[in-house]
Amino acid sequence: MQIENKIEKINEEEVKLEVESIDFFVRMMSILGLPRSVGEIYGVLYFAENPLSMDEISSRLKISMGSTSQGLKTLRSLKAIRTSYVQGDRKDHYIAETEFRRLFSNFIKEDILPHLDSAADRITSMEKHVMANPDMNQEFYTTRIEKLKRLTKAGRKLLPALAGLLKI
Amino acid sequence: MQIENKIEKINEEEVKLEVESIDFFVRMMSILGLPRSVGEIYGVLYFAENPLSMDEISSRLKISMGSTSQGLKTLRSLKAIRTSYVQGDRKDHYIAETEFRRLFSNFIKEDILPHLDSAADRITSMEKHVMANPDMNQEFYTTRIEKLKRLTKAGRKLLPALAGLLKI
DNA sequence: TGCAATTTTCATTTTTTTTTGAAAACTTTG
DNA sequence: CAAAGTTTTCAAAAAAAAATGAAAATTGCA
Repeated sequence: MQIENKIEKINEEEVKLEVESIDFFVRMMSILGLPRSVGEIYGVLYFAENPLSMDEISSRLKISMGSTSQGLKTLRSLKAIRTSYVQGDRKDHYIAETEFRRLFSNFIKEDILPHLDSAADRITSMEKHVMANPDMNQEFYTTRIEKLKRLTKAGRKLLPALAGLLKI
Repeated sequence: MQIENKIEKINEEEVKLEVESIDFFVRMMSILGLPRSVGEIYGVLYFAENPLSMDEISSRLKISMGSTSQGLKTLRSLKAIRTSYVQGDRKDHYIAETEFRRLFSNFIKEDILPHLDSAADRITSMEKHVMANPDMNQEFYTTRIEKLKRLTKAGRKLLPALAGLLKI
């Protein structure tokens, strides 16, 4: 086999692998409620042997620079990627962070816990409404409110611990 | 205070509580990626002292019967609500299931695990692409694929166990 | 410092998701 | 078993989310 053919063959398989990777991460990210483009970008970076610049990513995926920039921003804030300096190129270059444990932990901290905080406020004002009227069926309502408290408390404890259990 | 005024006062607080409840569950369900109407319906049922019929739900929320029917279907499939027979009324009536543990467990089984199954298939075909060409940088690629395997394996174990940890 | 390259922002467009509403399909009971 | 009541379905409309692309901002180098 000629050298050129060999290289062609490698690239062919690498492209197929990249497609699978993109597909994989698009699904995974969509479980977490993240947009398609975020999954696509991470999918490309995950099997990239070298750091990629924004326009390499955007042209491989055929998505706009705007989307790419947004997606990279999201991934950066989750610490799912990091930048890497490439000599002689003034563009930023990106590498996938492959420790899923940290990725999860950041996702929970950033995208889930804030909701639980606002949930706590809501529960407080539910209690006020029940207390404001002693003629209401106190037992029924306080029992239900207690359940919500336990739920959010458990969530707040359990979810951050979850990342720690991920032995990845 | 007159009896009527007393009743009015109770209703006033109950309505406020209901509003908080709806808001609470709309947020919670949206974390799980469920549509607004599903959260609203569950929010109404959670603090309802008596079983409610579909049209009571739909008129309290001012949403269409179509949405209500769809939302109830979703909640039923998650076993987040159950029907209850009400004497002398031919409509179906609904009650909120308040064991969040089971609700979660069903959500994971129904909405998460299927994704992990298809992820496993995808990993299998990634492996084929790498093996198909021994000239690729085997170490790099197999390491990354191993990580994905561990991730999905951990997810498949951890997530169902998660519901068990919820002492609610 | 000034200029070209690169990245970000954001109003607009496109796509996707959710809701509506009316027709179809059930169900109960007189 | 028919007719009224109830629920479901699903095409179309509305709303929400995401992507585009061009202008603005930032950056790094000569």
